[in-house]
Amino acid sequence: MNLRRDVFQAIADPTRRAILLLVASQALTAGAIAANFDTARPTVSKHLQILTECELLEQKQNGREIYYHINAQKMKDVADFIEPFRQMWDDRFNKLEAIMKNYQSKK
Amino acid sequence: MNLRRDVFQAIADPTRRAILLLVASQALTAGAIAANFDTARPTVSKHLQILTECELLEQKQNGREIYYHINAQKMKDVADFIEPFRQMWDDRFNKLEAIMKNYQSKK
DNA sequence: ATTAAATTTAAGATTTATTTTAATGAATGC
DNA sequence: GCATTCATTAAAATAAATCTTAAATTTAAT
Repeated sequence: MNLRRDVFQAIADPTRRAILLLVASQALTAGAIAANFDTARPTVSKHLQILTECELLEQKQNGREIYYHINAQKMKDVADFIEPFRQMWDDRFNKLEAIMKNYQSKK
Repeated sequence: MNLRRDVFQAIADPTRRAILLLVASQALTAGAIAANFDTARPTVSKHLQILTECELLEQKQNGREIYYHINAQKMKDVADFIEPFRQMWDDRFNKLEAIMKNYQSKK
């Protein structure tokens, strides 16, 4: 069995995306995270493992609890991929870019 | 069999990401796209179908050829998802946001 | 009309992912 | 120590995704 385990594979699953949004604002224990879903705990545990393996989450053990907190930095892999496309749709972004360029040339 | 077929599922596959980047700059026929990969043509055809179903690509028939062109707009689904995370890592983006706010209040 | 070219559709095999129940491990509290 | 709590790992079933060969479809060219 040849597993993928990259960021794109990780965010392909809707439950995992929900976990990421949940943990974005504050680190949570596995139990607290699992409480938000209907699936069995080992299922959530597996999702957490996948998210940790691709470095979107980081574990921090505290006694018998394990807190999961986000590593937003890693999301840059996705941002980098969509970047070339962004310029094809996001006017606001392009405007910001133009202003930024102007700003930098003046300072 | 309950297939997913959303943008996140679509970009989870490395071949499909390569196809998107390839077609980003110019529309290409199925054959021209397939020429870039080692896999059999029906395989590429299937990937194109998946990308079309989730609206990342659009088909335009021209005689017996089918041109595939990008619908960058749809990539916004992904952009929207990573947005909350972006603010946790992208200093440049935050700076641009600040400047933009300032710019708007002056005009 | 035939043949050739560009692509897709079908069918089926293989590989990967996901989920569940049951079992295991490790820290806490009485 | 012993039971309880928080969480993971193992094993196995189910579901989904991917890839290939062969057949079909549609348009173009001779």
